[in-house]
Formats: sequence, C-alpha cells, structure tokens
Amino acid sequence: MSKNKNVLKRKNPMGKVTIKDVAREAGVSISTVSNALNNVDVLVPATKAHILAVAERLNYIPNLNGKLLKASESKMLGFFTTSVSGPYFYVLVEAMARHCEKLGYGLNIVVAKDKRAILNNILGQRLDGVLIFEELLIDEKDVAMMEKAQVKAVFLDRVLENETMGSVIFDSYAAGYDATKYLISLGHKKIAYISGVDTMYDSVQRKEGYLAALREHQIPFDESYILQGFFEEEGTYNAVKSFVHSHPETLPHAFLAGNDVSAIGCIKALKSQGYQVPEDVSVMGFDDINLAEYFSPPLTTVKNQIARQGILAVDHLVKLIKNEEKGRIQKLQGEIIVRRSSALKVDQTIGR
Amino acid sequence: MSKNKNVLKRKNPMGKVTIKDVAREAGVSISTVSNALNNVDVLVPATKAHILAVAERLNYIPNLNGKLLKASESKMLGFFTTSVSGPYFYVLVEAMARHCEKLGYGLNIVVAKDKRAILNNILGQRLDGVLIFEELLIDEKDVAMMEKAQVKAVFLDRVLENETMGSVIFDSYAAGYDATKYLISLGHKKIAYISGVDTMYDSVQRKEGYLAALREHQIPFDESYILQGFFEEEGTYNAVKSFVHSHPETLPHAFLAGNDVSAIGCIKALKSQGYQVPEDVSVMGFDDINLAEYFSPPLTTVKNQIARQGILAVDHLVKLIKNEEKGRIQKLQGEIIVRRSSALKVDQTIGR
DNA sequence: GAAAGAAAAGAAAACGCTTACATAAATAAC
DNA sequence: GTTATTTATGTAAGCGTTTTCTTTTCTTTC
Repeated sequence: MSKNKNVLKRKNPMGKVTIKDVAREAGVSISTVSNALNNVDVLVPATKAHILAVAERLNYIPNLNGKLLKASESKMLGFFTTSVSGPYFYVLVEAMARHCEKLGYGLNIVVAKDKRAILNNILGQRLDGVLIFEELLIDEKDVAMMEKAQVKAVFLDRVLENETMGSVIFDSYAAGYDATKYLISLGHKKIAYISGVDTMYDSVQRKEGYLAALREHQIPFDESYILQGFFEEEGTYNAVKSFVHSHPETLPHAFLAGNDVSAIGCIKALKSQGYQVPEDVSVMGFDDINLAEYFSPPLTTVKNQIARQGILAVDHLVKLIKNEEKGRIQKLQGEIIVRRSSALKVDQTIGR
Repeated sequence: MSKNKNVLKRKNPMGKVTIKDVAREAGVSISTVSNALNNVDVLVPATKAHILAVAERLNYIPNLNGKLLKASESKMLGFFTTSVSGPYFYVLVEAMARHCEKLGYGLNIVVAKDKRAILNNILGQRLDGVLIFEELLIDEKDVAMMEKAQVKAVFLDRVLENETMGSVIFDSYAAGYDATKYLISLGHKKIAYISGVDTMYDSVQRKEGYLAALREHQIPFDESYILQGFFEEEGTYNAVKSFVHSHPETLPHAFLAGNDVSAIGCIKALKSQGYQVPEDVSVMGFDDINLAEYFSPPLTTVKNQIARQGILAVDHLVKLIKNEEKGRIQKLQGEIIVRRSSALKVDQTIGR
C-alpha cells in the first residue's frame, strides 16, 4: 500500500492531467471529483478535502473546452476590434477589463481584420457575449445572422438595437453641434470644418451637427469651408495649407477639426503660414487625446468619456446576457474642454 | 419534396445549429459534413458543394469547444497582462496582432489581475501558447508548474529561459548605461537619477546601468542624487521640486528620469523654480512616448522598439510551439533619440 | 438485528466535434 | 458476369467535462 505511494503513473506522462487522473489517484470516480471541485456539497468533508489535495498535488487544471462543451455559459466576454491603434484604445480596454472583473466576467480581446475570425469566435460559443468595435466589416447580413443566432452584442461604433443587441456610442452629432455653437458664442461666424473619413459614423455625425448649428444661427453655409483632413495630421496640414493659400481674402475665424490629431495638423499649417492661434484664428478638435493638453497651444476640444462608454457597454451586455433587458441605444454626451487654442473674436481685421 | 423545402425543423429552434443539423438537412452523416467542412478531399465534389451550401444556408458555425476538445492545437495565442495602461501598450498589441495574423494564429488578449484566471486560461488548453506581461504575479512555483505542464510561453517583462519558455525584453541596463554615457559626453558630471518603481525589473536595471556608467567615468556617486519619482509625473514633480529647493548650491547638470512621464514632471518642476531646460539643466527620459516629441522642449530619450519586441516575441513563441527551438532570452537595445531637452554643458556657472 | 430511510459515491449519457475503421457503392479487371 | 479494387460514405469511439440517475453504504428506527 505504502510502497506504491509515489509511483503515480499517468497513461500519458507528457500529457496534461485530466479529471480521470485525479480520480484514479484519489481512488474515487470522476463524478465525485467533479463534485468536489465544483463545490457541490454532497460529499463527506474528508473525501472532498482528499480530492482537493490530490488535485492540487497533480497540478490539475480543468480543460475549459470540456467544461464549456457542457456549460451554458462561459463567464467570458469578448471585445472584437479591427485595430487597437489610436490613443484612447487603452482607456477603453482598461475600463472594460476592470468592470468585467467586477461583474465576475473575464474579458477576451481579439484584434483581427478578418471578419471570418471574428464571427467564428462570436458564434463559436466560447463567449457569453461580445463588445464590438470594428469599422463596417460586419454587414447587414452578418448582423441578421447574429440576431437569428441570438448573439448578445453591444456595438461601440454603430447604432443598432434589437432583441439581443444594442449600442453605446458617443453623440457625435451633439458634439459637432455644441462645438460649433461654442465657437459661435465666441463671436466667430466664418467657421471652417475639417472633415474626417466620410464613411465613418462619427465623422458624418459631427459634420451634421456643425451644419445644424450654423443653420440655427442663420450663418450661411459655404461649401468651400469644408476641408478634407481624413482624421490625420498630415492630411489636414496639407489641406489647410493649400486652403489658406488659395483663400487669403477669406480666412475663417475658426477651424473646427474632425478630431484632435487633425486640429494639431491644422494649427501647424496655420503657424507655417504666419498665423497665430488663437490670436488670428481659433482651432478646436474632438476627443481630448492625451496630447491635447500638452500641445502648444493646448487644444480646446470636445472630450469623450471613453471609460464611461466602456463601463456602460459592459453593463448593457451583461444585462442582455442575463435577459434583464432588450438591446437599446445609449448615447453619451461629450464635454467641451476649453484650453488655449480658442479665443474670443476681438479684431475685425481678422479674415482681412 | 418541394413542399417541405422551407419547413426546416431543428430539434431546438432557439439553439445553435450544430453539425448534426447540417447532416440531417443535407441528408448525409456527420462525418461527411466534417470532411466537407475541413477540406478533406475525399468527397465527390457535388456532395461537398451540396453540404457547404446547406451549412451556409443554416448559418452553421462550428462550436470551437467541441473542435478543440479533440484537436491538438487551437491556432490561438494568448497575451496576458495585468494592465493595458501606458501609452505604448497599443503599439505592442497592434504589432503582435498583425504578426500573429501573418503567421496564421489568432491572438487573444486577456487583461486580468487575478493570477488564477490567468493560469486557468493558460493551462485550460484553449491556447497553443502565451505571451506574458504581468508584474510579478506569477511566482516561482507557478513557473515551475507551467514548465512541468510544458506550457509554451514568452515573457516580456522578466528574464527566464528553459525548455518551453523564453523572454524578449529590453536591455534596460544598457539603456541606462548608454543614456548616462551620452549625458557625460555632453560634458555633464553631476547627473541625478530619478528612480521609478524599485520592484520593477526595468527600473532597477536602468539604475544599475546609470551607476555603471558613472563608475566607468570615475564620477563619484552621490546618494542624494537618487530621487524617487515612481514613474509618475506628479511624484517626480514633487521630488524634483523639493530636491531643488534643498540643494540650491548643488543643482545637477542633468537629470536622468526613469521614464518620459517622469522626465516631463521633472522639467515642469525645474521650470516652476525658474530654471531653463536645456540651458540650465539637461533632462533625459526613457521610452519615447508619443508626447515626447510634442512636449516643450521636445524630450531627449531612449526609445524602445516596442513593435519589434512584439514581433520577436510572437516569432519565438511560435517556434517554441512548433518545437523548432528551446526557450531563450532575447534582449533588445534601445536607441537614443536626441531632441531639445538636452544640451552641451557650456556654462560653468550652472549649478552655482 | 432486520428493515426502511437518508446520505454518499459511482455509472453512464450527453455536449459537438474529429477520425480510424467498417461498410457500401462504383469502377476496373478478368 | 463474377470477383477484385478503388472510392465514397457511414459507424462508432473518444476528447474532458457535467449531471442525472442508479447503486451502494451508512444511519436510524423499531
């Protein structure tokens, strides 16, 4: 009895230890091991303790695939995104991860540009639900399929609501509207808008908001005041430079850039042409990226509550999973952060 | 025949469609479906096409748990980290994700501060291998267990090599050494070091490198020249401010900060006391974060090739998985980026 | 001390898939 | 037109779990 105490022999010495190994070593059946491990209090304490000790000694870790094959939930959420670049990504992920943990879920982040990979993961049943931030990769048909398959999902970059899927997005329309209104309140009338990427929801909405504010204040809209910056520093730099060059007589009072990166390109271009910001022209962006505060001049911008978005999205997703609510659309309002790139319009000679 | 074409009836109308549903609907056995789906070219083309069409129509997606239970590999790598904050995280992830995709692997990022969660995932057989960036959460014992279980892993923040695990880290010692040497080459002799977090490998190594460079140049080491900045802007600001206050007679020629964030805090503190950077004092950091370029003055720093680290780590991991090599340690050298926060020491009155 | 009842442990089916093997069908050989 | 080959499909076992249900063991109770 004691002589074979140490001669533990697993069938496959190099393989992973399974519940069978534990059962054999502990001298009980696998169902008993399972019960011991899962705290089903139906075992005599001594048995349970013994099994647990054996499991510990063998470094037994349950195979999740076997487990999930049976289980109805994995307590795992997914976050699918095509790209993690961009400075606020980590704020979003950090917030989501913390909140998931608080709610007792794990978070699996998958970065892929391949729709197939994403869908397989979503529908491959390894996740209870999924947060999605991809750019128009998933089309109508895919959404329909997901809906049919009862996938629980929350989108972060598109508006969509049905039985099992919802959205948590920024109110970019309001952001564009508010920003424009703020610039108008400073006395600016000629306001140029530097557009981002026309296929992106945010970009389009911001511009619509801008146009609405102009309309509301009866400021005539000038088509030539819409520049294409593509959300990029260089693109904006070039656009603004050539614009300023060709419109020396009609320099705008202010530029509203599609995002902060674009605002930086704008300011650099203006400086290169000998204009001062904000003395000659005001410039405003969106996002409030890290850099905004440190740039010279520090950027006036509309801040998105990124962490809040992450938390609300996770909350919503968990409620969808628990069938506590239907999918719905939540819009988050931005907050105007006034720094030094914008100023009251004081000098009538501006825009000479 | 045609009248029941649309009356597809699955056992469980709300449940997910399985391989059985496809088999029934296609009128073949499940093994035939499996073969068709996995491109085992043993089927008559017509059969295969038919099965594929049925699968498509039913929106069949294989359950990964069932699949992986049998399979020996998942073609999935994991990246485990305790936190994603810090501006270079996304560079790392982006590089890893792209490279994984290129090599035919998926990447699963798990953010968790719970060791148990991490280990369960690693050892739960859902991943072929794992990249690890956590701070001393996983201890000796865990590593031993992982080694015994033949886990394939590459660590990004600790040095370790054995049969199945390796490391890809920055040579922080060399970075500290090189940075100090560079400052000395500018003529600075009194160089203060602003330490980070003393439990972190990088922090300790950088300081060791700094000390080694001083030694090599026979510059006496002054204990009071070591400040505690904790890798944070505010911590550094306070430390530098009080230091400057209490050492008006012995202001260093240069400050070497544990990272860029710390360097920024340092410069702010110096400015607040009326000193100019780099005219009065040179300041240098580590990392080359985004902001470094835009700060005023732009920061001289040691850049880490973060994307390179990610790529090398993935490469190494995949080789470990394929048993093409044993675990080993790779050290990446930093690169000094000279900007305007450092300058030649010209004025003997500095450090008055 | 035997029968009944409660408690503990085990046997076996099921989850969805792959795969080695067996069988059936089609083709080739004589 | 049989029989031998090849080719195509089906059968069934097994992957590691959980879980229902049955069997065994232990307590009571009289």
